Amino acid sequence: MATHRSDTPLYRRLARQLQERVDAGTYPAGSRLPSEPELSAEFGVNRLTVRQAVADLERAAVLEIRRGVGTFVRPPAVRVSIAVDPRSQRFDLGSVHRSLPLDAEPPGGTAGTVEGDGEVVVAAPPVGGSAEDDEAARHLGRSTGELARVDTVIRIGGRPRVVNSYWVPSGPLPAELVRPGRPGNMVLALAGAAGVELEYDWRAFGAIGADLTDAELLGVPPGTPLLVREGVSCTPDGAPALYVRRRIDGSSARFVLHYREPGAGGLGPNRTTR
Amino acid sequence: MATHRSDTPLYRRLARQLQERVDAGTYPAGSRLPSEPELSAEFGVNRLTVRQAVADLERAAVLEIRRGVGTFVRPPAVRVSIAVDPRSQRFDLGSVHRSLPLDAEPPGGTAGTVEGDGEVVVAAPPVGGSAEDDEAARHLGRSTGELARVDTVIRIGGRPRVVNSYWVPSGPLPAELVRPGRPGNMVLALAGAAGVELEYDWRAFGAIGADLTDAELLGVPPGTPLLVREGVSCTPDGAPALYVRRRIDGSSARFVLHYREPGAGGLGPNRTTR
DNA sequence: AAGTGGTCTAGACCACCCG
DNA sequence: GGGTGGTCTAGACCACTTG
Repeated sequence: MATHRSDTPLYRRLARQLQERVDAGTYPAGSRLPSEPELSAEFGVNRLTVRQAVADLERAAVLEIRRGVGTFVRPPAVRVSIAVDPRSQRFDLGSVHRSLPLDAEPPGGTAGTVEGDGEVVVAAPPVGGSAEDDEAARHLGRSTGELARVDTVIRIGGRPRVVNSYWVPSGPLPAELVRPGRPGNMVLALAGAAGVELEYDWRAFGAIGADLTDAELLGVPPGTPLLVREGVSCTPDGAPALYVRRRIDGSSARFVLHYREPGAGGLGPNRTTR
Repeated sequence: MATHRSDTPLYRRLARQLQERVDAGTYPAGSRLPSEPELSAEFGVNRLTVRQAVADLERAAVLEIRRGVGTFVRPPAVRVSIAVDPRSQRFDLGSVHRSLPLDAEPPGGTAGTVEGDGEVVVAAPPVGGSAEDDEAARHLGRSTGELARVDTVIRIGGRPRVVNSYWVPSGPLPAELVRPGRPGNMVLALAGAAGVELEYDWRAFGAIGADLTDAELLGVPPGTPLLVREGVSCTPDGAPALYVRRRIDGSSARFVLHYREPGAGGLGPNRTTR
């Protein structure tokens, strides 16, 4: 038995002990934990119990598990600054490409943008049936039969980090635009194809666990916390023209909005935190 | 055997099959799935394998597990509209109380605000040592010794939904202000105590799994996706005066920001989606 | 080849919720 | 009491990474 009796599960008490060791610096940031069999022996519990504790701490972004290598204390996460116009409140994830989250992974001197970065089309699935499609239809004030949909993935630093789904009203899109593999900014492309300018109507933020398909596209385990950012853009006369739903790998970065002019005081956000 | 061979794990294939049944309406929203032993028998796999598949779908907010009762298909989640001034971009979670997330739980006719809703102090831990404290110090441009900290919880609809940590510079806070159990809006209280007005400097959004303490405060399993909203507020002359870090239960609601004046066109966000 | 984490099984006991 | 999910164990085999 790890410690004494209590009504809280063994694996949770174990998780707390491991967390304490991380907080206390017994397991410093970046260091490797003892292997599962070792922890299993030290605490006198089954390896599966160890795994359950470690899995919780991994989902809480405290630990990082590297298969075949070991389990490590996660170093603080990076923040990604996003330029925001204080008046229009405009910001776009496209600007992230420039302030890349250095993933501590690039082996060579690939300090900047990695080959293969950017947004690419992954599919243009038929609209109808799914709950997501129904919702998009409601947001745009159309029936699902009037909508077209495009799904894309944005790669940053060589890894997929954002999954996007776009719904637009009024019929099919140009085949070239939705060809899987086509690169380029989809919002600009859609606005261009429609020949209109787009304004924000509303935006929503949320957090959700990755579903099976998003998990696969992002290369993360299902249930990984994702930042969801969705909303509707309209034409200047107020007609809804685009519904976007982005799912952003939460482990990779934090997105920062600045409300004051640069240099107006304040310090700006730091670059570290878990 | 669930299906045929393949290199993808059995529990993941099982999860996909269950997901398909949900999508197809074989398991409609709100309905109960077969029990774990039943699924175990139907697919010819161990109960633990079933549990692994179900756990993934639960973290993806597809299923909801009720101990001693059963596993259910999650109905679509609600959105919580938050009033936003398009110019100042000010919004506060306090306004959430009015647009209540109907949790399908209130048994009586408790349609509106629930008794016990609101923000209450849970602790005023000493500052120093933790990585969070170090980060707060960096954001405020002080040393940890100069900071005070207060943690609060906001209950909405009778359940804790938001955990807040506030750091302020310049010494200890009034004991009455940080007494555990004290109710009331903490931002207002802090600004009042300091006798200053606060403006936004920057705000960051992210998603992260609940750590052990947040999980306990929110009454959710560790790893539950949380929306993190953090940032610094300054006095009008630009001096950093407050660092806030909020963790919002992602399963409960989506937070919506409106960028256009009401009635200027558009439809506004709908109230459903997963 | 050796060590790491990942998957899967079998079986047991428990805590919870309901009728 | 009977069914549900929650925890824990023991043991086995596999896939991945590294030297």
